[in-house]
Amino acid sequence: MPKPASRVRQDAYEAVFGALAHPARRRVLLAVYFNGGAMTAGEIAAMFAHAWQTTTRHLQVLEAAGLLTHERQGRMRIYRIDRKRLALVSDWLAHFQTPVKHRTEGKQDVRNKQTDSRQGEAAKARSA
Amino acid sequence: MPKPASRVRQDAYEAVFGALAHPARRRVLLAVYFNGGAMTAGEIAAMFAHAWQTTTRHLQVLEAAGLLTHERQGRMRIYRIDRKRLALVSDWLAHFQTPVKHRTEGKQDVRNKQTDSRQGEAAKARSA
DNA sequence: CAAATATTCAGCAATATGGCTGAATATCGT
DNA sequence: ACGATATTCAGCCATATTGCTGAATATTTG
Repeated sequence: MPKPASRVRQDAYEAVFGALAHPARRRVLLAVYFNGGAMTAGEIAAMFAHAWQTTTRHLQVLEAAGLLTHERQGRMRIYRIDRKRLALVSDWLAHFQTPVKHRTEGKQDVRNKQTDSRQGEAAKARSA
Repeated sequence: MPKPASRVRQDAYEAVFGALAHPARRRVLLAVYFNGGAMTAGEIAAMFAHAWQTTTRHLQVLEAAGLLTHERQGRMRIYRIDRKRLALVSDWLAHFQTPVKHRTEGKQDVRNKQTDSRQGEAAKARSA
């Protein structure tokens, strides 16, 4: 049984959001992008104060997330950004564009809804 | 000296991206949003298999990131989503819309650029 | 007020993350 | 082949994260 597509998707979100959670990695993506989409590992590492072995690892995280790809070019490695992958983030964000009757100010609604659907499952879920 | 606005911004990105890095937290945001923008802590906790104290903490992370706010309503707490905060993410993503002459296929360019700007600063930055 | 309900606070343990240093690997120039 | 260059691999350690359990707090209800 091949792993279901939904699972893959799930992991992809995981990887992408996880990768974006670190400032150094966000910076790498921006830098690579503004450098025309590609930079060598050395150029990238040079942007940071930390040991570049550390950058190497960040690059691996970004690559594992599919946000970067690399390719050797002689003795150096060129990292290239894959903008398509960032679309996963916009896709996720797009959910919040879905129109939903937004009762953000209708505090009572929540209160009432709560009062009768509340602890049925909650308690069960908890005590399990 | 009040903390500079840029710093705040910086931390905000940190917090928001960090908060979105966990699947449970992304799920909370979606659930709250589709529930009309507000849910009680109990309703939210009921969605998860883990102990709800764990959810409590996730909620705190989301709130610290400014993605949720809460308010008491008797003995329960209503969590409300703040969609504006998600805009930080779109803002960040928007950078990748900036037109840049993208030589993603122009491998040679990178190679050459590399050859003469590369290790000057890189070496310095490293050996420091 | 006591019991029940709703939810957080505190502290623990396991795991994950990120930075460091010291090899190791691969390619280039001579 | 040798030394320099470019970069990753491995392993260590400190800190952060996440899940758990047990206690504490606030509010409602009888």
